[in-house]
Formats: sequence, C-alpha cells, structure tokens
Amino acid sequence: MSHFPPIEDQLVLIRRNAEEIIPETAIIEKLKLAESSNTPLQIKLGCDPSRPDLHIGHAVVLRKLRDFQRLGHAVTLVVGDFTAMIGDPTGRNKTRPQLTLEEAHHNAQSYIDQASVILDENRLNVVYNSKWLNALNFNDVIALASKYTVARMLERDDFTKRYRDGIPISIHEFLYPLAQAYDSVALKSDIEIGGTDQKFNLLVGRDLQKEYGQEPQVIITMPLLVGTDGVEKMSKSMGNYIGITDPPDQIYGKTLSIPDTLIATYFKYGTEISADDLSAITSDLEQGRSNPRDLKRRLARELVTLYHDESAALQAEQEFDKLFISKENPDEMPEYKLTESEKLISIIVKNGLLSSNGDARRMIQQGGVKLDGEKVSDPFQILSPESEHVIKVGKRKFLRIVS
RNA sequence: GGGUCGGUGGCCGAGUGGUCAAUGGCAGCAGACUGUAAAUCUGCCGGCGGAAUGCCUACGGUGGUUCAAAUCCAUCCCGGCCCA
Repeated sequence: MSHFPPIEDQLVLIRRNAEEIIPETAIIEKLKLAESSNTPLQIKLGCDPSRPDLHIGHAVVLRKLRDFQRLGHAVTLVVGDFTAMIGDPTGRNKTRPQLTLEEAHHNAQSYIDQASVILDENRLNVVYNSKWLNALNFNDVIALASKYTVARMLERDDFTKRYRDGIPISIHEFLYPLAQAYDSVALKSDIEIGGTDQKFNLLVGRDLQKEYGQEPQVIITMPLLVGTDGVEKMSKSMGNYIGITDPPDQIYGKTLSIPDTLIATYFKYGTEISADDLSAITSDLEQGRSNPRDLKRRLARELVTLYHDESAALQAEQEFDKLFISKENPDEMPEYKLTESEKLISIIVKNGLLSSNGDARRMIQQGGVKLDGEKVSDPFQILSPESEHVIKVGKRKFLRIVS
C-alpha cells in the first residue's frame, strides 16, 4: 500500500499556481513510479545564501515545496554555499558578494529559519553543495564543461542579450548553470522547482542528468511575483518587496501601496485563500462591485495574518487608519531627550530622520516638517527643553521630544 | 599581441580647458490631489553653511601641464568591438 494520495489528487495540488511543468508527461510517470516502488520523489530547490532576505515572492516557490512535503515526498533544500563562496570574481556584480563559508552557513540558517514559516522544518533535508563541488578538481570541471556547448549556453536569455549588446560575460558565468545542474546529478533529483527566471538553469540540469545516465528531472517553474511597484519583479534591491519577516505594520502598509491591478495577483500567489474566494474577488474587481480599497485592506490583513497572526493584522490596520486616514500620531515613536536649546534642524539630522542639514532645511521650506501638528515655516527654529513635542517629517517619520 | 572606442553623480546618459556640483531621463524625497496608492501638477534632489563672486568632496587610479582640467599630456587599471 502506498502512503501517497491518489495521483490525480497529487497532480491538482502540484499544478496549482505553477507556470510550467516540463515535461508534463514525465511527472505522471514519476508519480506512478513513486507509488509502485513506495519511494518518495526527490524534490530539489536551490537557494542562494548570499541573499538571505526572503520576501513573499520567494514564498510562492516555498509554498510549492511545502505542497510536496504534504504529499509525502522528500524535499531537499540545496544551499549554494560553494557558489556564494566564489561570488563574482569580476567584482562587477555587487549583488553577488563573496562570502566565507561561515557567512554562507550563517545566512543559510537564516534562510531556513525564515523558510520554516512556510515549510515543515522537520521534513526538510538541507544539503550544502560545497560538499560535492569542492571535491571536483580541474579535470572534473573540464569534463563537466565539455558536456555543454557555448551555443547552448548562449540560448539563455540574459546571455543572448548581453552577448548581442556587447556587455561582458565572464567564462565562469557559464559554469554556474553547470554547477547548479551538477547539484541535480549529485542529488539524483526527480523534480526541481524554481522561479521562471531559473528555467534555463533547471533545463541544464535535465541535460546533465542525461549525460550522467540519470533519468532527467522534471522542472516546475513558479511565476515571479511582481513587486509592490507593479512593474519590476519583486526584489530586495529594487525596494519593491514585502519581506516575510517584515513587522506587521510594514506588511500592511506596503500591501496597501500596491497598484489596484495587482490585487488579484497577490491574492492568488501571495495568500492561501480558496479558489472560490479568489474567483469571487476577481469578478468583484472586474465588475467594479467592490471598492478596490476594501479588497486591498483584506489582502493586507491576510498577508499579516499569514506571517504574524490575526490580532497583529487588526492592530496593523488600526494603526494604519490612525496614521493615514485620521492622520494622527502613532502610539510609539522614537524619543529624543532635549537637555538644552537646540536647532530643530540639528535634532532632525542627529536622529537620522533626514541625512543632512541642507536636506532638513529644504524639507522645512517645502512644508514637509510638522511640529506638534503645525507646519514649521522657520528653517532656523530652535527648540528649548521645557515641554514635550512631536516632530513629524514627511509622511511617516516621527520623533518625540522629551525633556 | 595590434587597432579602435569607451570608463561621468543610485542607474542611464550629455558635456571635450574657465560661465560645471556638472544638461537631460529614470529612480528617490516633499507638497497638492486621493481610498493607502497610481496618474497628474509643483518643488527639491553632493556636503558644510541663516548669506556669499564662500569652503570641502566628486567625472576609473596616479602623476603632470595650466592662473584655471570631467575636459589637455603621461602612465596604470578596467571594459566593448575588430584583426591576429
């Protein structure tokens, strides 16, 4: 007797939200084999420990991984500690810093901690690719490299584009897809999951597995979540992300700032609402039956609840209303103890509300600074330490002055 | 190895001896508007400076020419393309 759910049921879950499954037929074969041999499938996800800050875009992929955990398959997280260690030797790409092994492992742990909000940590196998990549010598690397051609490498979108546009491509960049593919060989991976941007690399894994006499993995690509700006894909470096460890008020506020066109997408990929709810929301939106604002508020609550809890969601909402709807001051804000008379400007800069005196002066001239709710007009105003004040800079920076 | 073009502010990209803290675009910030937004309009957008024809830092690095250099010269580093 197999302990897996019926294949049809598994497929429904596996296909949910997936962008592509390549090849579709093979996954059925794999599932059948798993059932008949009563052996779980080996599911692989690679992670880059040089960027350990997870956002709700990563969560899309992680949730798919969790689906496989629930189905009873063997889920392995491959930490790319080896590649992170090498970094980008040209030093041109600052997004890929060189890490020591310790840093890589430290980041990996942080990644796992964050990911375990979604994954079942007890059923997660974690491996480090330095284990086998470190063991390769130059002969091995050449042998590995000989299994792929330059023409095929150049098929990758960004290589095609960069080559065409005369932007440098270092040789070692060709080795990264091979290294990642080799991970699949080392793991004898049955299925590898990744974002759509990983499609090429995942496919190389299939080719390489064939070269090594293995049954090629099935690849499942998950859509990349658009960032809160509604334009670029979500990423920390673009500043358009909602981090899964962001505090409730951040998640709430960032969610409310997404463009209306993103509401349905975020419900679909960012939350776990049912298919029925989703279609109700979508049709409400399309037919203008609901105020997008209300749906967005619900989305924000859902997201906060997902990564914190319901009471945090309600609290975040109340705080938000207070701040932005009634424009009241928040309950908590940093404090600064005034001991002697001091220029307002210098207080603002000293407390990091703005970065320079000139900036603060400008801000005041533009009416962006309020003292106890009143616009400040004098850039040289001096505060003396008699009473309490609240300074507000821009929309959301506050400072309480105590004496 | 040879030839050639290039390296400018967070990014893209003008500028080729003074009028350059450096046009323009994007991003960012603030104000108005609004449902938080988006869009739009307005302003700001190196630092110091209550002001200055003020000072400091900055146009790949280092040295130099000049009253004056992002701009010229030398040299070094880095990159694209073509040839070998």
